[in-house]
Amino acid sequence: MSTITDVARVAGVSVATVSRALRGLDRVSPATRQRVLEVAAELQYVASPTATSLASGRTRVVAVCAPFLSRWFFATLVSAIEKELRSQDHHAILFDLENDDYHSRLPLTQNMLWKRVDGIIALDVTMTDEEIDLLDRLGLPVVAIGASIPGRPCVRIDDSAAMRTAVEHLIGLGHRRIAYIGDVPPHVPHVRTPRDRIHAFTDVMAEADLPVEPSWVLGSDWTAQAAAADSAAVLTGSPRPTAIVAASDEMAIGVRETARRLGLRVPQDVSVVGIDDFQLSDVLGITTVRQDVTAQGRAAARLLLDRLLEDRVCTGDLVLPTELVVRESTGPAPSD
Amino acid sequence: MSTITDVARVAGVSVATVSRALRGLDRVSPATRQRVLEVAAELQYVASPTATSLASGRTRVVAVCAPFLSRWFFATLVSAIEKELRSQDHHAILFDLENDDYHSRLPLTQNMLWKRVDGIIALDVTMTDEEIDLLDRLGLPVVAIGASIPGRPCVRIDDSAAMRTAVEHLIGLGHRRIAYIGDVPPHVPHVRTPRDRIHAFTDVMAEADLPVEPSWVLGSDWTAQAAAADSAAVLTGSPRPTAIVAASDEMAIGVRETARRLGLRVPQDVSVVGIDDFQLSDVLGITTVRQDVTAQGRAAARLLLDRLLEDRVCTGDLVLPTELVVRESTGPAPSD
DNA sequence: CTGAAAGCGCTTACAG
DNA sequence: CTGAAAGCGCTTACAG
Repeated sequence: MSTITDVARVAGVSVATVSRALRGLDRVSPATRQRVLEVAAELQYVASPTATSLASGRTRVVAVCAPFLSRWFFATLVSAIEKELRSQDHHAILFDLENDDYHSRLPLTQNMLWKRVDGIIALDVTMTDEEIDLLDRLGLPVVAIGASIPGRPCVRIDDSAAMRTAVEHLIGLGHRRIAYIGDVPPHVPHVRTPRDRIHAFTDVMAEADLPVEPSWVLGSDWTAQAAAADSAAVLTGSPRPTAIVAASDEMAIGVRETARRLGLRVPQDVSVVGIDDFQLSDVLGITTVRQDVTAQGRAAARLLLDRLLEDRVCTGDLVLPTELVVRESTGPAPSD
Repeated sequence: MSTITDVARVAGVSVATVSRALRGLDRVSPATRQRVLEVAAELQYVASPTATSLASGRTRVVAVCAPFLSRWFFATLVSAIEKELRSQDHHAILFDLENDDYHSRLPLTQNMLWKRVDGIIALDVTMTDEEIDLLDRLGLPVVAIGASIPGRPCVRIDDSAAMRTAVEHLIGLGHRRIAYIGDVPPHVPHVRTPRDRIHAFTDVMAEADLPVEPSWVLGSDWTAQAAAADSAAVLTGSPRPTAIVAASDEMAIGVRETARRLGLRVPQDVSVVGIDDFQLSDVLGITTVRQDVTAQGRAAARLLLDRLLEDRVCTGDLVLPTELVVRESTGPAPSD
């Protein structure tokens, strides 16, 4: 493959001129530029990104960090981010911070980032103090999605509002005995979203003068599997809740499946609502509060690119709207 | 941040010595190495990957290319690949080749690859002749997953065998009127898997002397949504199939949902089987032929690393086993 | 065992 | 408008 020197030689100009012509800088005569462009095309010249990076100090690469990669929410974000970055000639390098268990994750290190990326998009990763220090030292711009990072812009939804919408939907249907699944132990690192959602749940219940039965507030690792298993006790108990709100659609799906398996009709016997509008929520008829995950990924990438390309810095959060989507999994509360 | 020159100066040696010491090459005295290590740690020195790449010609970055990124199969592969690569100090850069429609994808270009990556892992991408030329010209090692690429190693399952297993399971349960969903138009670029699966279906049916009703062979874009919609006609027709085999679990889920919505019991009235063991297949009780997607991703990454690190070249395909997992969505054929 | 020097392939002031 | 030269921060023969 040819280098800039080859192009310069064939075009009969200096490498400096080739560099300027190819990057569209001014102070190159139209004729020269034309000639350089032709030669470059002919030689199938593509600048070495590695050499460009060393000389310019910019890699045009962005680190995308997430506590998991294979889950729908994160995979959807990654896909959106990658496309947006590429549209501006940037690339995404991946860091799956998943550890052996749900309750911890791998730390970000200087090795991952230093001179390797121009910036970071953090998908729902709550940073430790050491990590924040590192980011400061490296001077890397960061955009967060979901969990916010002190002093950095964050793209997210209003988790409280989303949960309010879900619970108020149930209350509006006449439900009074409502269970909750999706509580998370206090030491879990990715916490804002779970916490906001459960707080909104208890707030709305209190405002409506409805009791929150402690044994009806279930922990979970936020998988459909765990939700299916954990909800069985509540669904077989007596009295039984007439509705269950799940902090995510995947959990809602697990709960609905368990309900059916126990012979309960959804929604006639028990209503189930989630949050997300997960990939399968529409076919499965899950009532949910939709968030636009692709839009969040795109927005975060754009925020970072604005910073990188035009040094336009955004502070504060970008909060995207959510929307109630009523499907078959919720209905009027059964009369006792 | 400090450079190799800083470390050399503080340690009182040349940069060449620092380079050797840090990379664990021999011909460095233990005392010197020790001293260099200490200084490097003290200065928090991390070598610039960009400079290392330019000098060494190796980027330690691998391109992971896929026609979609947000679907479970691909996201699971990406996660497994990223972890395996990182365990060997390599990184994954992502290329989501998704286009506006299911039937085409973005092409691989020299711009994406040249001097940017050391190798490529292609997730179910059927290469065009131009792309194969490009890969030859660039001399980049490639490992495929799913769809194979002429002359390159490929990690996959035996799609025919997997489908045979699924269909034979149904036949063993006494089903004779069996429909199929997951056929793909001939011009779709990612084709081997769909084609192998449907051929296996018709083969097994023929061997069992069972008719394949053309109107019971349904096309699909392999989403649960499309499967849910497309299967309605077959499920409301008369006669009705007693079983439907879906080329993927996501389609099976869509079919099962439509069946239930139409008032059919699964599996008493109609059995549904898929292939994959998708993330939600266990909670939803979908009988399936399981493939280990994580193992495939890991194996592909390892194959590529073997090639990159030890120039150990593998030719031919690595075929991983599949396994029937019987759950609630299949049962004995109803007596007419 | 260690160092001086060339080289990787670009970009970027600085002259002209 | 164009070129010569320094520099980005490493690695790698080559001497010694």
